[in-house]
Amino acid sequence: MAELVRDFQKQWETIKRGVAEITPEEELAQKLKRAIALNRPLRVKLGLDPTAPDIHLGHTVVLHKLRQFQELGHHVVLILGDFTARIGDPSGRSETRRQLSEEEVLANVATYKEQIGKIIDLKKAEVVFNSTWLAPLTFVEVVELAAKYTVARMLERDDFGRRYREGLPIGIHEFLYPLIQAYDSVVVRADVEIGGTDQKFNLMVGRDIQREYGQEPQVAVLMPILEGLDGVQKMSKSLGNYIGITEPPKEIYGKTMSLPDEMILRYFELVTPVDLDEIKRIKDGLASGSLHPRDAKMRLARELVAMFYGEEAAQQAEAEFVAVFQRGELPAEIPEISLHPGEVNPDGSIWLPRLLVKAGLANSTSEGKRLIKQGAVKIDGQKVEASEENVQVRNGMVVRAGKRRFARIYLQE
RNA sequence: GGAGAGGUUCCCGAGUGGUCAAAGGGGGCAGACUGUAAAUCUGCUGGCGCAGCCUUCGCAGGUUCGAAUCCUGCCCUCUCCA
Repeated sequence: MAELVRDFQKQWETIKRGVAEITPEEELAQKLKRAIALNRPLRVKLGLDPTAPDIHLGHTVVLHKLRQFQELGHHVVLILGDFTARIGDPSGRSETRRQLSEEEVLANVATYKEQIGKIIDLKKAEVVFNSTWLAPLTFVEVVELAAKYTVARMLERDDFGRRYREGLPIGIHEFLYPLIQAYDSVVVRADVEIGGTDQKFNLMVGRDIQREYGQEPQVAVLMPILEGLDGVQKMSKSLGNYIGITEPPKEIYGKTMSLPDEMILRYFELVTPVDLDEIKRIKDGLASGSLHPRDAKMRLARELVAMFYGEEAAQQAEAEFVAVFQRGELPAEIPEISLHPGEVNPDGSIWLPRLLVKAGLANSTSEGKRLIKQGAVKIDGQKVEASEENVQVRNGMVVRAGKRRFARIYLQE
């Protein structure tokens, strides 16, 4: 366990980094001062429901906040919501969420842990499964918990209230979700709970329920929801605007480079370990024009890759990016496609749209034709004109469709 | 249980007998300009060796020379009433 940082200002500044809201802020200040005075770290809770097999950068916002608490010397409690994942938190959803099977959840947990370990120090964290205390609860105990809250207060939550007014279904189990999450806070005696802004209601219920159980209420540290690659909508898998943290380095690097400039500082602040002073320098550089936004973004891309794959991989990803997209060279690794002799014409040529499909560069020959017509296809760097629809296959020739899709073609003997 | 409205291509949404692979918008893809940024402009956006043909408008039948459009049954969603 790292030594508790005794400088209140330092603590405060770090904790406030990037947050959307701290509720109530005065209580956190008090808790911090007390923690420093008594040299007693705060218990900081973060609950994650393993509802998907992998996580993306958006999910790491709260993990970074947890890491910062950890580095300040606090005690972090990571709750893997294996139990709650099965209920499904309805937060921010307009529809009831599907319930997951036990097997699905367990499989997700395994990958979560590995991925989370790249951001926080799991060895110094208390990692617990909430099924440990939730599964054994008796029905009587659940009813007692439920009795501590009212329907009217549940309906204060935006999505519940809206659905209620609009006559949309609300499952009873969905009402249970905030209570269960609150009960987790009681069990781990949380001083602070970290969550996204969409979790605000749940974290506030945690305060009420902790009070009911005679505990000092936790403070809610709410983090913004990270925008995706479009810079507008929240990062999510279903919108396809995400950077998955298990994606290959060059993907992470490239996707980062496609971010709108306005996102650069926000990403630095929310999802990198770069310290505040450094971010300030970048900000000033951008403002004064002494730092090109592109270079700031390249730095960001390096940081992100380094976080998941190390410094060396980051350098490589950058070198490759510069070579391919700034100098127009070929990528270091190009998917290789072997064609059977039967797949080409007797004279060794092939209809180009078909080749594009076989090379995985187009989903259909129709799409292939479109790409050719639009001048998106190059063979060995030579742009293909629409008329050249049959091409001679040469071993090792490189076919390119658009800016970033490549394939190297081989002909089997 | 009763009355009504509706299910259209990735999404929203127009279309109410042929001129419909189906307006418009969004998204996506591609090209130009760049910095794989934004903004802007242009084109494309079911499949098929493609001036043609095939499949698609909830599902299954039917009417018709011809159906996304009309009829019948079924499934699903929504609104109102009980």
